[in-house]
Amino acid sequence: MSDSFPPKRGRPGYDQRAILEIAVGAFNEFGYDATSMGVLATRLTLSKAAIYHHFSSKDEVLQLALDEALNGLEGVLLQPGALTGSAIDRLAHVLRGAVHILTTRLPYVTLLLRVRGNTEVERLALTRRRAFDRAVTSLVVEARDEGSLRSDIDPRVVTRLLFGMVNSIAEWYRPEGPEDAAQLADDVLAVALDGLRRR
Amino acid sequence: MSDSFPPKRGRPGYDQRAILEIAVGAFNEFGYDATSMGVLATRLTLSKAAIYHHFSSKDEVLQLALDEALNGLEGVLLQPGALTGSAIDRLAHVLRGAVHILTTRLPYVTLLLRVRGNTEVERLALTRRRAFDRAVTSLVVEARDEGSLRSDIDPRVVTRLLFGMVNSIAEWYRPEGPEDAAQLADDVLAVALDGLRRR
DNA sequence: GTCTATAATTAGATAGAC
DNA sequence: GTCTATCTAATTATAGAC
Repeated sequence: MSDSFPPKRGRPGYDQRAILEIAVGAFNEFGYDATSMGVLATRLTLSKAAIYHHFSSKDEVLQLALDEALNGLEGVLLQPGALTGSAIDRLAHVLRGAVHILTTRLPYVTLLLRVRGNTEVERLALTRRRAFDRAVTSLVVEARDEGSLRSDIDPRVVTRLLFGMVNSIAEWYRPEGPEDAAQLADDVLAVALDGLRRR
Repeated sequence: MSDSFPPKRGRPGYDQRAILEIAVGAFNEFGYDATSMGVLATRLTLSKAAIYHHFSSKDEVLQLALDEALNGLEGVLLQPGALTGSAIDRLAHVLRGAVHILTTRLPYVTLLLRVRGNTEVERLALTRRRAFDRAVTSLVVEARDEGSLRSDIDPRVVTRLLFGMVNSIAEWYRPEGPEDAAQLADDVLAVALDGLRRR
């Protein structure tokens, strides 16, 4: 930390990361398209031009935000728990990991889940997201083949319903709230694997 | 049908309903905010001004579309199957009904699920949607109290995970596709009530 | 029911000073 | 790192003719 202060001359100011965080918050509140660089500047108590000092375009702000979410999800697939053991255990690990990324990088994943593919940046993000989905579908197929999962429902439908549950967490989970993230992951797995009916 | 032809003078043209359908399709493809009246006019092979003959504003187009979805969902709560019988049966009826509305009014419900509350029209729609959610939460609580559902998971979390599964159907269900809508409702109930694990 | 033309506003982005 | 001022293009919406 020999030269940690030189950039601290004059006004404090923002770095790229700090702007990204506030921008993603606004994108999630109003929607990416409905969030103009003008209101973004107002939120930052900054001029529009100052934002362009940190990002080359509105598109690039979105790009970096989506990377944050996708890198996290793809990372889960590379963890040891996702690579070794029975298929049902690997599937459970990935679902828990997805819930973990969702809750720890909530604004970024929320943004990712709302992307529709309007621009090249959005289409690339959708491609990476679909690849993640396919990896999980493979795990569902494996778990069914090893006899761990029921075989009367199409694996793609199963995967989609699983992600439906997991991804919907982004709509209502709040870090300050009563729900513990690990408990939430347990609940998702309990409902998904054993169902809601009392036995 | 004594006077069904007088409006058919001159060019065929659109009525409000036909424009609404195409508009909702565009809103879902690009997002409401990203869909300008200009591209809407292009889709309709119509001028922008012609659209304003049928709707007073872009906002009103959204309003009518959201009503279509909300009226359908609220209607499910009024059906006999939602009002009589055990709580678990009423809950199952409402979930099936929600899947039915989702699949039969797919574009309208899809649009509803993406509304964020930017305008007064959107906020009113969110209020009605939350009221529907609360009604289902009540059914979950009743079903738990009558001993039909497990009691170790918070009813609000249960409701949200249920809606997570149901609503996610809008992301991938296509009427032309292989999935039958009634079969799909069965699958949702099977996963939700009995779980995925093989017994 | 639709058109062309246009008003009024706002969008994303840049220039150049400090 | 931030500012004011400004550009160009696109936006929602309207006026008035056919």
